[in-house]
Amino acid sequence: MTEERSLNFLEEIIEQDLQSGKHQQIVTRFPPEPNGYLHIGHASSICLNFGLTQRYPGYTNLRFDDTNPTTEETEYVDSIKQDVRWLGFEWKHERYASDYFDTLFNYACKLIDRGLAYVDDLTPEEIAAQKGTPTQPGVDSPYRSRTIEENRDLFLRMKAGEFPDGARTLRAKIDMTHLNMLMRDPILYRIKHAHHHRTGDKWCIYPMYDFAHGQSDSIENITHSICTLEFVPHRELYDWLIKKLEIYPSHQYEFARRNINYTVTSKRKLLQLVQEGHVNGWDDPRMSTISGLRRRGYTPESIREFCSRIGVAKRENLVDVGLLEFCVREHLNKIALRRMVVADPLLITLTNHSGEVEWLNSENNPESETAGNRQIPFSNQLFVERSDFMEVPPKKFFRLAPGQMVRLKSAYIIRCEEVIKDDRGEVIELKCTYFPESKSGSDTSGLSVKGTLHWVSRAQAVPVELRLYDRLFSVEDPTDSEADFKSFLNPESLQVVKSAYAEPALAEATLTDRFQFLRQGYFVLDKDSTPEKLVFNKTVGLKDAWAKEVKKG
RNA sequence: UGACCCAUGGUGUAACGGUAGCACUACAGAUUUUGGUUCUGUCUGUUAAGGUUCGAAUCCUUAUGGGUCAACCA
Repeated sequence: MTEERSLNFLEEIIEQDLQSGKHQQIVTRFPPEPNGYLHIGHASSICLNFGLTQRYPGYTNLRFDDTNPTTEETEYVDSIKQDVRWLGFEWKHERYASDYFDTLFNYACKLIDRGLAYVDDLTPEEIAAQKGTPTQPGVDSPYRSRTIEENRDLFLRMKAGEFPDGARTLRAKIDMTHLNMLMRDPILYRIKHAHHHRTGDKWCIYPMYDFAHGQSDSIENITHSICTLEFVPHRELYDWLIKKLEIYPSHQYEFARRNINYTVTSKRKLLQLVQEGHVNGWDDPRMSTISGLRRRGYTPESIREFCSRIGVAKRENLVDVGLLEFCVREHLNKIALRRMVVADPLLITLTNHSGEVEWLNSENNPESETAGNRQIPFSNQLFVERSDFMEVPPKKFFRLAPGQMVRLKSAYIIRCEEVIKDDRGEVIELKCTYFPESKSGSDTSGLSVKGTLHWVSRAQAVPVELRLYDRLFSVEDPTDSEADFKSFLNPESLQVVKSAYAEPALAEATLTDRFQFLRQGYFVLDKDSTPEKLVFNKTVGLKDAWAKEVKKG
């Protein structure tokens, strides 16, 4: 049962805390802001936070950081919950920072009473101007020395709605010359007369991230508050507030967010792609969102495996999307039902076949003995893949060519006897003969062929739509240059095959089935399917050694 | 001209002062009724310079490189 995998730096910290008796159990939280859909980067954080409390005693909360009513919506709350569950995790408590607005307000009053916070009348521009720069100290606001009574009165009136948006803020009184910009009297509360998705119109002042996140952690007795590296400078303020408020001392730990090449993982950028119509919604199968990956056919198992393999550390990184693809292939290879679909059909007529339909047996999955078999029809007119024929084949082309033999998967060996072309010289049909004694499973022909092709019987073929995807961006890191990341969108990221031919068994496909279309890739039924027209999304292609060979020349 | 974080093959991640390992990728081969899978093998790495030590990827110093910080966003 014991894993051999070595500990990451957070597991090391936790094991020390447990051994030293600092904690008997650990409490973590996954804290999304409900202003967008979760993406693969969040999956990493989810697996980390929930994985830690599966491994060690304790539990994980789901907490929505909903302190900015102008960007947050219930739609996002619902999608986030669905995605976390789909990934296979269940939270102990569902919480919202907005649950704590009353407590937070009281905390703010406490700081005022202790002379540690003040109401400032400066405009955003003025505050920015007196804040200084990373290399220059800031200067005190003229309102910094208001009396406690005055601050209290003003803050209450802010809450009462007496002032318009942006008129005043509540700021912590720390040090305007601090080397850490975040310690230069950070804003704690701002006025926003906005409707909140949970508290409605009860509040017109809302706490800032720094005055909500750490306090919420503390209220929930979070022992290990795990976030990404860009919050490192916030830790000093996180600790300062907890100390001055004398509340439960949660601790913040930071790890490097995972970046993946040929995509973007930024809610802001993903939102742009959706709003500007570069993709068809948050769950477009090309998106790096959890919902997009789900629709694309990725499994929760494969995403969890990916997160486990890329690990947790503190250095900048750009993970190869090839690893994600490896993980999904690895899983799908074990569970996907094998089916035959011809995307670009070339007609084959067997000149020595009667035309009577014969039902042949084929395994659903050679990797799984329990997957069983299915029947596929065989007759004298078949479709094979156009790319599996070449009139003038190169060396080592183990497929169809004039005079050349191949096996049809789970069926018979055939030989190409004649090539039929239309007026334009386009190949439209192959006349072939088959060897009746070469039937799969009872082959007495003595023939041996190097290539095996997928095929479908023309008469029973079911027309289906195939959606083939390529990477959304044509460069590894679309955010790396000055240029707009959208200028690197791959124009060929979606290719639709309107009418491919599928074997009849596929007519019964359901949304939860996973398929491997032989020699092509893994596919999943799309929600756009209708009884008349099935639509399949390509999850990922099979490795293609021949394509590599061709490329080499 | 500041503070903070970081630095191991192409990529990701281990080695906790004692043989630089694992995975992905790439390449070569075997098997194969999927040019898939599986199996075998090969290539490639400690940013640099000093110091401490019998011994340094690991500890110290400096340099170099990358990242973060000046939203009433989170």
